[in-house]
Amino acid sequence: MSSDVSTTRERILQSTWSALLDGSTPRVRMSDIASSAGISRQALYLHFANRTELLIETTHYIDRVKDIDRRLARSRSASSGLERLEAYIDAWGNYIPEIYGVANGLMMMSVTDDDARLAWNGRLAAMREGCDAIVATLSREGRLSHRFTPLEATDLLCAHLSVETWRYLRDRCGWNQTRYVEVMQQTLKTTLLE
Amino acid sequence: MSSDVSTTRERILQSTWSALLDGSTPRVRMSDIASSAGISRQALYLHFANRTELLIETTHYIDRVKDIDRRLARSRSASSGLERLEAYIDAWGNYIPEIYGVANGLMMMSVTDDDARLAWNGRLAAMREGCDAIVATLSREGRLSHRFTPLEATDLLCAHLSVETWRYLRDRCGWNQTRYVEVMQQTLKTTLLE
DNA sequence: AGTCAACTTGACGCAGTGTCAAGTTTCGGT
DNA sequence: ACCGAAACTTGACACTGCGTCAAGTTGACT
Repeated sequence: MSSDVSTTRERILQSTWSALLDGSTPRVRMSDIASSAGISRQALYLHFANRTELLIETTHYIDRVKDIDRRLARSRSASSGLERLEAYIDAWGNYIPEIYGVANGLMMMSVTDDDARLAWNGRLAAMREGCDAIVATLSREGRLSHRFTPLEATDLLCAHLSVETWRYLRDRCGWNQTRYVEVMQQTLKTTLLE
Repeated sequence: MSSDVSTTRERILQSTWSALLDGSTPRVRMSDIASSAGISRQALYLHFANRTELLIETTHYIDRVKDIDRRLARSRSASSGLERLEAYIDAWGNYIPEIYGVANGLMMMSVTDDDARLAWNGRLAAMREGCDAIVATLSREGRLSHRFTPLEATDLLCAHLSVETWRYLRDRCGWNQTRYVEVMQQTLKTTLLE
């Protein structure tokens, strides 16, 4: 579109991201985002059809800025299942803090808004794909615990790495990010491996 | 207060519980509850100050009807830490489906409503107390994994048994209740025990 | 008959989303 | 330098759902 690095659209997306990330406001309103982007509330609707679309576009913005693909590449390129698992937990676990605000926003809108639900389901499906590939590799290597089917193992891996679990341990239990990743590494290895 | 088994208050609480439990309505409104209890919306406010109070009272109603204390008693009376853990996972894990609707309602209101937040934190604190007692017993017996501090072990136990994790595995992954409890039993034992 | 509590009906204020209409500013093209 | 379109502003409004208020109605108990 434009080569200008600071188009209004970019500023809106950046403001949305920031507003959702700092937990100072319990519920981020359209007017909050607007004023923090330095425009009127109505101008938001010149760029995004509604709140849901704004949140969805913000997730794409974050993906672009934070280059999630490159981050997950190390997991995909690792040779052994164990290495893939470790790299994935590291990459995804450290990505959650970046997307938490928007993820939370989408999750809450999912209750009433179909578009939000679809978008959030899509994100989860993409994340699950990564988990599935890891479990498949482990299973092929015969390293997967006999306690679960591969499907269940994928479910468990996803549940452990869910945004909800991250929030629980970080927000409610006060864990720091480094320890969260460490413990997930340990726990998932003892849980999933034979 | 009253010996009448079907006071309006009881009917309201029952309706609230049912309405929140069956996931047919994405967001349960005060008017939904009222009509399902066979009264006017305004009459709700003759019995409960607001939505938050109604939800809180509903949790107490469920506790009373489902006799959660008796359910958890087996865990408290078990002699070994392992037995306590198993009994607790069984009792709590099978209690979550009962309270899920109200729990979810309180969690969502917690974003904006302080009373809801306090109430939900209270419920979690009570649940955590049980987890803490189990971890303490395991620790005393020297059976707790050296990988975490007792505090971290309690956090992990709580996170595994959280309503969010239950919802993830049941709703999103389609697990059935029996398998959920089984897997939690296995997973938590391999995770927490030495 | 009188009173009191429980309940109803219908109205209103409030917040937040989304829409509409009428203006103003900015900026590129000629 | 001017025109016109795009971007943006201001101010209004509809809609939903919560919570409040006021004026009735009903029905049981005395």
